[in-house]
Amino acid sequence: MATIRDVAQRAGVSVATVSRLLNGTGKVREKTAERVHKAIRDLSFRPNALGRSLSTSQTQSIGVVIPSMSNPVFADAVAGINDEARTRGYTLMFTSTDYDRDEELRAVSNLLDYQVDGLILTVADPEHSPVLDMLDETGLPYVLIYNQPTDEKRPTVTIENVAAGREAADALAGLGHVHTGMVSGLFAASDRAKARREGFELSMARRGYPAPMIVEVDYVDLDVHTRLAAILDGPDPAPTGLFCSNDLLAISVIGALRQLGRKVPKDISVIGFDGIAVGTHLHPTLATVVQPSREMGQTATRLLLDRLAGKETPAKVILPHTLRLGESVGPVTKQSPTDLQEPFQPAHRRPAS
Amino acid sequence: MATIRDVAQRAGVSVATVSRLLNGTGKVREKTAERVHKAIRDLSFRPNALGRSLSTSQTQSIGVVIPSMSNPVFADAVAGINDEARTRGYTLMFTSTDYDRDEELRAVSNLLDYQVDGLILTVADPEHSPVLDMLDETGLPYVLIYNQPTDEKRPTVTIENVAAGREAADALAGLGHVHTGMVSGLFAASDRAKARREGFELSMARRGYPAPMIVEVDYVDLDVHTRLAAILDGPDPAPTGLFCSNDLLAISVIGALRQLGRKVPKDISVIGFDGIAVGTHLHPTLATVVQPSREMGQTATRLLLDRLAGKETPAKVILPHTLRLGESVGPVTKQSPTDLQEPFQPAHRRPAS
DNA sequence: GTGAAAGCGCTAACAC
DNA sequence: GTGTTAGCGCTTTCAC
Repeated sequence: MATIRDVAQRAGVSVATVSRLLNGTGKVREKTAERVHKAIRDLSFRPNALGRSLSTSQTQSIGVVIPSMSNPVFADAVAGINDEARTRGYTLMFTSTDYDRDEELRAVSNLLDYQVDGLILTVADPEHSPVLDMLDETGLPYVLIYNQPTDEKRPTVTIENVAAGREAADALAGLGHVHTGMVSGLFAASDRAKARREGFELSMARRGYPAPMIVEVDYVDLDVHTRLAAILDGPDPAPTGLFCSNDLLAISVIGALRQLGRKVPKDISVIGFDGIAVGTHLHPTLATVVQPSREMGQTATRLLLDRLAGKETPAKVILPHTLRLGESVGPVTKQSPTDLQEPFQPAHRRPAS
Repeated sequence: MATIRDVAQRAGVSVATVSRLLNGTGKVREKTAERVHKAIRDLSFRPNALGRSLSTSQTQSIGVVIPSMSNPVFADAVAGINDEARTRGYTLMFTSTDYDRDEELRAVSNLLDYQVDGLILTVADPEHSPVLDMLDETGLPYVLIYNQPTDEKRPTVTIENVAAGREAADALAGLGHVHTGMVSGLFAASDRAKARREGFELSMARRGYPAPMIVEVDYVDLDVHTRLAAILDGPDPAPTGLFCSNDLLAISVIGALRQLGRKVPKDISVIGFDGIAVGTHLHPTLATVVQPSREMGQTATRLLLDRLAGKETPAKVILPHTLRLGESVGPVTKQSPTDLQEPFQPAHRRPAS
């Protein structure tokens, strides 16, 4: 690989001149510029970003840390980040953490070593996050997405999760659902799931309805089927409406319900969260709360890069979410569906409460 | 930020000793090591990867360039790449190109500037690719995924696309479909779509069946509805079986068919390609050819890193694909569905042939 | 306009 | 075992 020194030599100038030309800093005589350009072409020289970064102490790169690539909601956000970063000349360093807190720390540490200029990330728990503490300590600029920390200092692009949860409940209640449930991934791994639950429960409580049953499933486990069978077949009145903390989960839930002989939405309504594209292609189409994921990524990137450029930026941006009523929700047909046929659910498989 | 010099000073040793300790190269007296460790902790020192990379001329990072983040098939591959890279201590630099050839070049050039140790990528056309030419010229190690170049020299992890296309055709033909069609994204942007088409047409030709109708839709356009209406309502016998170059497209197609009053699979069968997870949750479930995307990413990464480590590696790895028959394909019920009701399709909207 | 030279943070001979 | 020192490829004063 040719270096700037080689170019300088071949053009009969000093490295300083080449550098100036390359970066458009300082004036270079037309004649000289031509010679240098020729040398660059002849040697097919490409400036080494490492050398530049070491010298300028900025890398023109930003780190991206998200829980999972396989959830379209994050993939879409990354697409937005990529868009915005690219047009502004920034490169992405990327890691996904699989919802693992230790992995978060490892990933961010690693990106710090690589001297990224800033970070965009979604963490498990922004309230107790070693990662964010570390970042705050370092002073490295970052922007959270999806997370909704109470701390107003932490830069965030998000939606109103509590309100969204409430709206999901309102939608269900509006259709006559009184006994409801929420199916969620591990709350410990998602502050937004917690917030959505809070809103959901709030709305139900305000109506004097029974508290929603909570079904917390492990992302790896995902044995949604067993867990659902248990509550449908349980001693308590079975829910007629189910709120799922995300669309992927909602899709699993609908599949499991089908296997359990329940028809959606006739026997039971299901509403998801995220608004991933495939939802509209399902049959029944998925009712959900739509987050503007791509825009979230774009906005976060814009915020981060503006800040890197020294501009004043808001610490928190709340993007609008929208309720998308799909065919997976409908009016209550029977209030107590416990008398439905139970295809198979031996009593001993019910988990101990 | 503390540097290695600061640490050395505080521990009363030379930078060489600190470096040796950090990298486990060379011996360091127990006593000394302790002092250094303490200094590192006290200063919360983190080695600057830029300095190291500049010195060792390797970055422990690999570049990833794929067409789109929003297609789960690529997202899954990236997940696999991330897995494997992470466990082997490599960091990912990432770009998506939106199927744009110029963008490919820009992206790769950029990653080269950042001195990535190698690249994993999917290009539009591996036969005529300025990017690959550039890479071959540079000598920078890379591995293609999804692409299936004829050139045996270009390292690739892929599946047998022609065979897979043939199998899709066989499946359709086996169900009695004679008049078929293929719906694809731009062939110019996908060598694999071309290969799949080749296999599909081959199988049909071998049977003496009419050549499949080809519907090429632009990824941005995606006006699948109009295009489908045209062929269903056209002068030629309408196809009873449709092969789509990827699952996302198949999902759109099924949606469009539904709007056009066609029932899948009763009136028309649809088979996709990729095997993205949601396919199994659709209703009808999506028939498709499954590619092992995650494994593809993993394998490519393993190959690349093995090569970086100086190991001998195969230039081409063909991973097995599998046919997943879903409910979106079925036997032919009527051979000429042209007499079906046409909900709305004014003649003037038919594109000129 | 242009050049000389001092760094940026680290590794790796090479001495001792 | 440990220290000295010359780079790695670039930018950026400071002279001229």
